[in-house]
Amino acid sequence: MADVARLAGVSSQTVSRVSNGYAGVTEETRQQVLAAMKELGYRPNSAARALKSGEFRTIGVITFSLSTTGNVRTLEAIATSAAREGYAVTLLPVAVPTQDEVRGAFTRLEELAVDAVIVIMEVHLLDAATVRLPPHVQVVVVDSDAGDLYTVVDTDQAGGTRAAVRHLLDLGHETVWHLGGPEGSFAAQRRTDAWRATLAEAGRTVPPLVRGDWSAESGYRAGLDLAAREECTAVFAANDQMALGLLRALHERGRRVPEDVSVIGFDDIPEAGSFLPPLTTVHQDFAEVGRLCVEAVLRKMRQDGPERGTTLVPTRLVTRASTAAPPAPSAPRSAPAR
Amino acid sequence: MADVARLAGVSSQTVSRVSNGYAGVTEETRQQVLAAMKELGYRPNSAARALKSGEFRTIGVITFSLSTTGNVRTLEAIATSAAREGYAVTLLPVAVPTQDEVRGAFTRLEELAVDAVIVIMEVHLLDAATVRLPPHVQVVVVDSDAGDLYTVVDTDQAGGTRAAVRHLLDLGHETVWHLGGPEGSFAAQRRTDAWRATLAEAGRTVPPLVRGDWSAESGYRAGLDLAAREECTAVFAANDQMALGLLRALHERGRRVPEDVSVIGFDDIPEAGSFLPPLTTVHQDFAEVGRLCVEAVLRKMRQDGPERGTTLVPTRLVTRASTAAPPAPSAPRSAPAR
DNA sequence: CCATCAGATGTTTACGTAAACATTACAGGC
DNA sequence: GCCTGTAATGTTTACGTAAACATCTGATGG
Repeated sequence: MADVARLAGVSSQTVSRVSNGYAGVTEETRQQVLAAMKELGYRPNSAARALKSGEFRTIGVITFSLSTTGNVRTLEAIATSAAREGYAVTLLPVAVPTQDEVRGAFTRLEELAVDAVIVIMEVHLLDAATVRLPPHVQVVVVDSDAGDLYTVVDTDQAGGTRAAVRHLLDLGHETVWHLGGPEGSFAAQRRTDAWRATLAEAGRTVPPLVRGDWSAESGYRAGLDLAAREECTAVFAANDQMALGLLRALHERGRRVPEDVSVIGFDDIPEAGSFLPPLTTVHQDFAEVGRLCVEAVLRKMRQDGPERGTTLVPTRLVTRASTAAPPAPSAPRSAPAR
Repeated sequence: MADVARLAGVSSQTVSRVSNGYAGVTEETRQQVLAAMKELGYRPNSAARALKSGEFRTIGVITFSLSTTGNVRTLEAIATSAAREGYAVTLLPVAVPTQDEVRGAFTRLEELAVDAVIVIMEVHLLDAATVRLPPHVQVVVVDSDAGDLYTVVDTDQAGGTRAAVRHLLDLGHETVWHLGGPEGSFAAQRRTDAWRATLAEAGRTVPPLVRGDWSAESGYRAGLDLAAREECTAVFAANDQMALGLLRALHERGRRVPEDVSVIGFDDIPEAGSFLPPLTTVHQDFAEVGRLCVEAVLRKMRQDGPERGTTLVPTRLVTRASTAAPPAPSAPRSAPAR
């Protein structure tokens, strides 16, 4: 900066003013400074800026693995929204989802140059007590029910589940089986709870819960079980990958979808429309989730907007070929199929 | 820091020494300083550190969308490897893959606090001439043939393609059709080239190229065409998503896989083993790619290691149920099926 | 008993920037 | 023509850290 000032024949402060687009600088001077900057290849030093201003203009994102569609798409939207606001995004991966690891990420974070943090993770791993965040670092959490502790943004998973289960009931199915996610997952828990509640509401029997671990492979294994049950005519899978495995298992066991069994997924991954058959599923708007996260975290930084609370992004049922009325024998009971 | 020093009754320099694990500090003093740090909740200011040291300990990653498995998995590996080396990763998403956008990302980058950059992108979008990177910022590129300009790390796509095509020929297929990726894509180009070369080498006719855009939907559309061609008994799809769409199209048109048509994919996405039928595909070790990227970029920063050149990560053919010998009518011609 | 030396700790300084304050120049009013 | 006020520009300073250098302490050997 001093060099630029010297070359342009001005003070370094004037260079600073030009660099920051400050008003009171003559056009002539401005041009001279810009020319000098260009000639010397001047670039503002962000470390010095951060030191002076106390702001890094960076948002940290802590996430456990980028293996799920949702996390990735959310991350992408966060990065895009943040960029639009002039913020950079720093990634803090947590290799294995143990509390130790998470704590490690937060420890690294403590030394990190971020103004705010967005956590894309089941909050129960986040053991608030042991985490000491730098003061003034704001946190927004995705995928959690910790709305009373943090600001939370999430998709309306209960609503999506309800729509999925109702769709199957409305088609005339006696009840709906559920291929749930892994035990520890909060998202899985919520979908399972909503499934139970919707069935209970409609006065249907609740079949035993079958669990997978989100992977297609686990869906396949669970599917082999489900295929063996004659009475199972409709399955709500907690995500599309497991639904894929389920479709394979049903096919291998000779049960046709949707003629014999209806299958519905969750997430609407890009491939869902190309499954055999194309999968009816619940679409989640992760782009919107990411956008809202950034919005929320920036608002918190500016000290306006609520400290905590949950924002839900609506989900949408996407109807494809994998769902239909149940086979004739077990015809509609109370709710007409129409 | 000054506060800590005061509380501990030492100089700020001693605090700095403790903070950085410097040797010549009495255990007693060290404990006092640590106690003071804890009491005051001291955290080193990374901006000041960066200003002093000239290093940000951050690697920037520029990528066009996180929509492909490969990019995401590579990114994840980069983040993990970087964390292990004490580096943070800053994400620079490029919304649409135009040169303007890419240039924009680099412009943002110029002001960004990074010591090095890894570009996960087709390099032809990267128009080296218009990009002025901060001096001393090292670049490593993934997915490109720019080994003469940059340090490049990539999977051995040609080798993987060769293995895939040879596998089909060895099964007895007359020739192999190719469902290629989009025109602009370098990865697609390489796979297509290797497909042609392998067929030519084996003295087979090269069927007309069919193109998709990586999506399952485009694979489906292309598949409807291919399904109509009796003579097509083996298809090599440039990625697993397109292969998925292809499987659906073949199924709908009543052509059985693998009895009538063999299908092979590329990437080995986690779901590939749960397709109908499970997909034979080429596995790519993206974790290794990410690891090597970080290694390469750090080596470049330390000024040892080559300035440019390409490192290839081996690929591996994963044989599943979607490939088999061709149907009887068009029996093996020159290469015996064994 | 003192010179020497090494290890521990303190002091000064600079990294690049921008806020706060100081100065200069010039236009307009009297 | 001088005073006042304002716009443009310059000067000083501090942000938090760590390298370089300075100082102090106590132990060792002659």
